[in-house]
Amino acid sequence: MSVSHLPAYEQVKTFVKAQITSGVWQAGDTVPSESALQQQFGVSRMTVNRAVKELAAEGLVTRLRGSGTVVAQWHRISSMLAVRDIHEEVIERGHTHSCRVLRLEVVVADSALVQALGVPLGAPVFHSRIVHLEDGVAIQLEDRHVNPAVAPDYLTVDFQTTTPTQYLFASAPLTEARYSIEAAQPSAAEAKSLGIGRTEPCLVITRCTVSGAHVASQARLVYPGMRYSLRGNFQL
Amino acid sequence: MSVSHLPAYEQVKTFVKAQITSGVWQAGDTVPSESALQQQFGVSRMTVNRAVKELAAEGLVTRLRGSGTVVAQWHRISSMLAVRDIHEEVIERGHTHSCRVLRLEVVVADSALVQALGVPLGAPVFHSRIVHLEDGVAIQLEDRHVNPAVAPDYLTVDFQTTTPTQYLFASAPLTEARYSIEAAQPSAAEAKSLGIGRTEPCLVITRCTVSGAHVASQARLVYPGMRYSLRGNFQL
DNA sequence: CAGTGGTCTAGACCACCGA
DNA sequence: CGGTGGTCTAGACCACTGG
Repeated sequence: MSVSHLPAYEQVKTFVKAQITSGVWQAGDTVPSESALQQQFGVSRMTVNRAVKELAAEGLVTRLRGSGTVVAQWHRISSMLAVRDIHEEVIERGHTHSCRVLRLEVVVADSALVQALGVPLGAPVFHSRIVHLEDGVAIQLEDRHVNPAVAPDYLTVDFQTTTPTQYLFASAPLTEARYSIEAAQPSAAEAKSLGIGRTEPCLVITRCTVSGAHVASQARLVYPGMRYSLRGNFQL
Repeated sequence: MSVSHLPAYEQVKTFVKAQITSGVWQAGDTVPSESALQQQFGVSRMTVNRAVKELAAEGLVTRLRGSGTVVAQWHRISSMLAVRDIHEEVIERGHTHSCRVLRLEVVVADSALVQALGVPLGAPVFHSRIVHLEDGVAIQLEDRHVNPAVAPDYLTVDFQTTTPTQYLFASAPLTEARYSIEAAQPSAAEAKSLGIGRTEPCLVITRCTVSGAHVASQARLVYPGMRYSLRGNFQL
C-alpha cells in the first residue's frame, strides 16, 4: 500500500539501498547503469538520474562520467564523521600505520553489553583491544565488542594485516550507526596503553554500528587530545 | 568566459547565494518563486527547481509546498555541526538559558589575531568573554574576537538579551566557516569561569567565521566534558 | 481560488571513458 | 566507437497553502 504511493525516485533509491545493505552489491561493485534501471522500473531516465544522484550525494555510491556507478568503499555519518578505516586514514596522510593487539578474547555479556548489542545476559561476546600507531606514535585506542552473530570468525582474524573496521565492513554491511563525541580523561589502563599521562584529555568517540537486524559492534575510540583533532571547513 | 560555461542550475544557485551572502535577502525573506526565477534566467522550471532544491539540501533556504521559499535562519556546517545560537539550542531542549558577560572590551591585535582575522598588527579588535548557563549550570565559555570592520557596534550590544551569534548573523551574513574539535584541558581562568576543576577535560571547538571578504570573528568555545557531548545518528 | 513547490515524462545534446 | 553519466527542455499533473 504505502510503498506504492512513494515517489518513483524514492522507490529506486530504496531498491539500490537494499541491494547494498543486504550485501548483494558489495563495495566496489558496479551499480546498473541509468538506462538499465530505467527499463527495470519503467520510469524516465531523469527519475533514475535523480535517485542515483541523491545516493551519490549521500556518499553511498560513487559516480564517474563515462565509466559508471560503483558502490562506495565507506559510508559517511552526517558527511563529517566517517565510519572508515583508520588504516586508510593514516595512509592517506602519507604516514605509516601499525598496531598492537592487546586483547582478543571472548567475554561474557554484562548488562551494559546486553543493552548495547542486544544479546542475552551471559552470552559470549568477542572483545578486541588494539592500539593504532601513526609513524610509531599511538593515536587511537580501539576497544571493541563484537556480536558473534554477525562475525563468527572474528577471533581468527590477523589484525596485523586487517583492521577490525575492514573485517566488519566485509562481513556485515553497515546499515546504521549511532555515535557520540565527548572529552574525557582516559582510564589508567587506557593512558598506559596510549603512553600518555592519566590527566591528559582525550577525544572519545563511542560508536554503535548496526547491520540489518543485528547490532554488529560497539566501539570506544580514544584519541589523545594532543595528537588528534577533527577538522572541517564549510563554504556557502 | 568561465562563468558562462557553468551549468545553468549552478548559475541560478550562485545568484541566490550571492543575494543571501551579500545581505540583500535576509534570513526570513522570501526567495522569488520558481516561475519568477525561470523567467529571469530564461531556463526551464526543472532547472530552477534543481538549483533551489540543492540550496534547500545545503540548508541555505527552507521550502514549503504551497507557501514558498524563504532564507533559512541559520546555516549548517557539514550538516552535523551547526553555526547556530546557543540560546536557541538550550531553549529547544526545553531548558532556560542565561549568561554572564565577563569581558567586553577593545584589545590590540597581536600576531595570532593578525593571522586569524586578517587585521593589521596593533589594530583594535573587539573581545568578548561570556559564560552560557543551561538551567543555571555553565555549559559553554565563549571567548570571541570580532573584526570591527564587520560589526562596528559590537561593544554596545546588550548580550543579556542578544547573543553574539545572533548579533553577528544579523550584521554580517555568514559565507564560510572553518572549525576544529579537540579535547583539551581548560586554562586556569577558563576552569574558574566554568566552575570546574583544572584537570577536567573539555571539548574545545575553535571556529572562524567569514563574511564576504572579511573574517568576521574567531571564537573559542569550551564545553565541560562532563556536561556536553556531540551526538549523531546515521541511517542508510 | 490562484500560486506554490513536488514530481514526472520523453525526448535531446554533450563530455567523457574504455575498448 | 558505443555506453556512461551530466545537463537541459517544455510541457504535465498533483498536493498543498493562502486569501
